[in-house]
Amino acid sequence: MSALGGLSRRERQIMEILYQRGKASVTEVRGVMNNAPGYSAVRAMLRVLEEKGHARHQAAGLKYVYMPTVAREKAKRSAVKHLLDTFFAGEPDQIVAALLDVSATRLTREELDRMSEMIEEAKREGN
Amino acid sequence: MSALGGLSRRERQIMEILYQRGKASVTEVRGVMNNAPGYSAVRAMLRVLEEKGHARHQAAGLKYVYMPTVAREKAKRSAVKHLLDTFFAGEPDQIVAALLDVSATRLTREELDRMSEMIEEAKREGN
DNA sequence: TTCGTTGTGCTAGTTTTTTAGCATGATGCT
DNA sequence: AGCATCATGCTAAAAAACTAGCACAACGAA
Repeated sequence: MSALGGLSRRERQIMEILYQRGKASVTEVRGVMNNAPGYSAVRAMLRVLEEKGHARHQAAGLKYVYMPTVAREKAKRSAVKHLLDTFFAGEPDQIVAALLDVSATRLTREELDRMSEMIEEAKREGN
Repeated sequence: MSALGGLSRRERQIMEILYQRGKASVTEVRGVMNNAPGYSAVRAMLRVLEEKGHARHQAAGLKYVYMPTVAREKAKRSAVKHLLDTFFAGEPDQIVAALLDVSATRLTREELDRMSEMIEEAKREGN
């Protein structure tokens, strides 16, 4: 199961914010939430996430700054794997199709080139 | 927010199973769950998902078969978009890297070729 | 110093989720 | 027919998630 799979709705929402931003204070987390609950609520959930081992905090001056315990790199892979299993079983190439479709306007020529490059590289390796 | 973003832990777990299999009976859903609760629990959640409009059922003989209301294609896109925003903001090509990395052993030459082709196509279009 | 702000520690309450259990109807077997 | 089995409808309750509020400490400005 994805690392975030065992979490509640709010907990997952918060973890995603932490991954998005790398690290964030309670106020920042709260600020990003569209349907933000009270300050105390966010704090409580951060505390729970810490108990569960998904997040940790460090004092930054007076306030606390929270961040994921699992490195982004690792979380990325889990997430991709999970996505693959859930929606793209048997057609891994379809994920590329969806990706191109979704972010068509955002993709620069350089990014596309890098993608090509990576795939060519995979071809050479896999041979 | 991702379509599955507003759901509870169990609800999301079940929706993912429905997307994985296209459709499934209560027993099937329950069978796939690693940490499965009682039969009644699964039924109740399926009912809630139906109330929320995420799933629907149709009678198959005596039993019910459940399926997502939102088409897989659409859900795919949402999921990819969400993944992109959460872990890969600013580096869409990195999702390809993660994809290749995660499913290295599973990828056939044909799949890689299709990926290349799609990207080349995008280059021509975007030009 | 005194006051207003910001942030944490704790504690308790409400609301949702998650679960089990019983009664009922259909099916298939003996 | 009589019985065991499987699946549903309903109801109610245990557990988890979610939320608010108060008290206290640190800080900066008047």
